[in-house]
Amino acid sequence: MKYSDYKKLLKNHHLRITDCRIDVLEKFHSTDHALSFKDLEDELSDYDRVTLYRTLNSFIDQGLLHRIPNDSGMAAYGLCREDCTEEEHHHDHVHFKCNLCGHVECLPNYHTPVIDLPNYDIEESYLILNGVCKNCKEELQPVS
Amino acid sequence: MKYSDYKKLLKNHHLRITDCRIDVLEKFHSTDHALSFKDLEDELSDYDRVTLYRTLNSFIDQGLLHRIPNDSGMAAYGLCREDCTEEEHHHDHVHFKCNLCGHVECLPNYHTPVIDLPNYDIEESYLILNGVCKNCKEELQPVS
DNA sequence: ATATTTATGCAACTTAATTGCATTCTGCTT
DNA sequence: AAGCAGAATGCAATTAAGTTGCATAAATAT
Repeated sequence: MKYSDYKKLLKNHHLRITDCRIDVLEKFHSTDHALSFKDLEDELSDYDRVTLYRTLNSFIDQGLLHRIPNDSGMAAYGLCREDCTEEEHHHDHVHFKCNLCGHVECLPNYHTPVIDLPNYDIEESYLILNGVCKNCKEELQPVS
Repeated sequence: MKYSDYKKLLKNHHLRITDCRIDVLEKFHSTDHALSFKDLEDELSDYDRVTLYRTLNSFIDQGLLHRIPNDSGMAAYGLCREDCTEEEHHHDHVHFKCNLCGHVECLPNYHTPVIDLPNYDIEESYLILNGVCKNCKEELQPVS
């Protein structure tokens, strides 16, 4: 994706165009896994930590990102698909966290199961898988 | 459950019998939902925060409790069933968090789905449902 | 009964995240 | 293009969750 596309994306989500937002968007679009706050802080150290936090939060508020909770307590952030509605954000796809490299991936082809709990209202559901990802498995047992 | 039962429980899990551990066990056994650290701190303020943290951690290490991650980042802790193995702790039941009262419940009758991801090893899975619990629903729309 | 091991309490520290405020920048109007 | 209002940024300080080190106290083993 190019600069003008990021600008459009921000405009579509009612966000002002700033250097930080462009750079953060760029990071998310040029990786195949979710990013933690620390990932961003390390790679975009020109910006103040507070600015990065606020950028992430405004992106979440405007539906550009979704927060992925995990067992370690340090959240990851993943891109929302363009066509994904408010409900889908949370009732939607499965996440995988690798216990070796720590990367969190969205699995858009796998959906959280629909569970019917009598007398309860279910608004969101999160399914998080932990284990060893493809890349780390290959490193452990290289294919000749 | 009575005092001597808690003592047995601790002994079975290779934990020394102390006042704090008995009191924490008692709290967990006299409620139907999972407890957060804050719940314990509020109700057992005689003990130092650090002691409570260490108590929770030793209980987890010995398989008395399991940690339940959630979207807010503040973990809850739930009792493990007596017969539950190491693997089951994580590949096991579903959790529900009420968005109104904040209580986290274990749903031992609902299990996380088994998902097969080609080229990945899945070691644990967490399924967390969020919504409105039975009690809160009744308060909103009282049954006459 | 005493020695050994473990748990507790306190203080200090680490890390993640938020808040207030002055300054700077963006997008809009003219 | 200049000016304005509202929003974003950077900095300092603060909150909150959780951990570590160490001296003292308590629990188990001998």
